Amino acid sequence: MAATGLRETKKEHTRLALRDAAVELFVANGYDATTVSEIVEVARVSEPTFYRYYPTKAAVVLAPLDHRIDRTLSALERLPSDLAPLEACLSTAHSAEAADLLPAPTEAPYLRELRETQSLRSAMLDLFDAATDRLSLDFARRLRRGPDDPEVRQTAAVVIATLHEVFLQWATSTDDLDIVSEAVAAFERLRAGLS
Amino acid sequence: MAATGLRETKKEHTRLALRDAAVELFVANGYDATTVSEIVEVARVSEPTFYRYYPTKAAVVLAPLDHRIDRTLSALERLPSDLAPLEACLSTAHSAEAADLLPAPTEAPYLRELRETQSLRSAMLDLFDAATDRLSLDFARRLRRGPDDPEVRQTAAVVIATLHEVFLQWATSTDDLDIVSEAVAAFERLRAGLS
DNA sequence: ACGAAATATGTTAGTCACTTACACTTGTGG
DNA sequence: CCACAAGTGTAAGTGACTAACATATTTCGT
Repeated sequence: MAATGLRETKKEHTRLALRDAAVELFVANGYDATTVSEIVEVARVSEPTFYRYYPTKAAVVLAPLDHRIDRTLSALERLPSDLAPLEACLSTAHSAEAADLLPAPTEAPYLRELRETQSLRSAMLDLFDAATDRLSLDFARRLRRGPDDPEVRQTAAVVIATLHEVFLQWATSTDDLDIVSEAVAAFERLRAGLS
Repeated sequence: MAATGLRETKKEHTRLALRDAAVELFVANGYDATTVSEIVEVARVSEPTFYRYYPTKAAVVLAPLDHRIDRTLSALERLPSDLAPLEACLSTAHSAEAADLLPAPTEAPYLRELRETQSLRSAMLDLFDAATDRLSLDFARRLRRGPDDPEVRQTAAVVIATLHEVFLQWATSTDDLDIVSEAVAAFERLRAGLS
C-alpha cells in the first residue's frame, strides 16, 4: 500500500522537518516574524523546495490543524449513510475522544496562537471552507441528493460554521471547557431550529 | 454631519477613482492579471497612496460587495429588538427588494467573476467573517445576552454561512433564480432544524 | 487675505512571499 | 552498472506591501 522506497522516505522526512521547523518558529516568535527563509534554514532545504512541499507559508503552519480536520471528516464519512447529517455529526462528536480526534493538551499553545494571529485568519477560513465542500459530498450521500443541492450545501456550511465557532470558543477560553459537550450542545441547537 | 470640505471631497474622489479603476481592470482582465501598479496608473495616483485608501489589492476589488453587505446589515440592525434573530433575517429578506439591497443586473458579471476567482476566495471569506462579528452584536441585543455568548455567536455564524451559500448559489446559476425566495427558504430551513 | 499647522501626496528604496529556468545530484529499474 | 526519472539547489525575477522623508495642499485662526 504505502510506497516505502528510499525516495518516499526522504520526502516524508523533509515534509515533517519543514512542518516542525515552521510550527516551532511560529510558536516561539509568532507568524509574522517568521520568514520562509528562516524555516528552510532550520529544515536544511532551499526555498524553492519549501514551495514544492507546501503551497504557502500559511499552509505549513496550519498543517496540524488541517490534519485534524481531515481525520475528523474521515471519521464522519465512515458512518453508515442511513444516519441523517446532524445525527452523523452528533455521533462523531460523541465518539471523538475514543477516536482520538481531540486536540492534545500539548497543542493548546499552538492552537491558542493560531486563534490570535490575525494574519492567519483568512487561511484558516480557507481550511474550513474546503471542509464545507468535502462535507457536502458526504451529506449528499446521506440525503440522496446532488452535492450542489442548496439544502445539502447549506447544511454542510452551517455545520462547519458551528464547528468553527466551537473551536474559537474553546481556543479562547482560559478555563478549559469540554469541547465535546460544547459541540454536542451546538449541534442540538441546530436541530432545534436555533431557538 | 458629513464633513464636506474640499479635502474630504478630493479624498472621496480618489477613493472612487481607485475602486472604479480596479473593478474595471478586474472585470476586463481578471484579478491575477491586474497589478496594483496598473490600477494606480489608471486612477492617476502613486502606489503608496493606493495603500492609504485600501489595505490590500483584494479590498479594493471587493469594495462593492463589502458595501452591499454593510447596507444589508444596517437594514437588519434598524429592526426593533423584539424580533428574534431569524425573524429579523426573514423580515430583512422580504423587504430586500424595496430597500434596494439586491444586486443590480449590471453587477452580475462582476459578481460572477468574483465567485470564479480562486485567489479572491480567502479575502471574500474574511468579509463574511467580519459580518459574523457584526451580526453577533445585533443578535446579542435581540437575545439579551453578551456578544460572545456561544449561542449568539453560533446563530450569527450560521446565518452568515447561509447567506454565503445563497450568494454562491445565485452567482453560479445561469438561469437567474430569485435570490430573495432562495434566502427565505434557507432561513426557514434553519428555523425548522435542517430536516 | 495671510501664514503657520495639519494633512495628503510622491519618490525612493526596501522586505518578503512566491515563481521560473536550468544545471546538478540522487534514487530507481532493467 | 547504466540510462532514465525524479528531487534539489542556485540565481534571478515579479509583485504585493511598507517606511522614510521631502514636497505640496488644505485648513483655520488672526
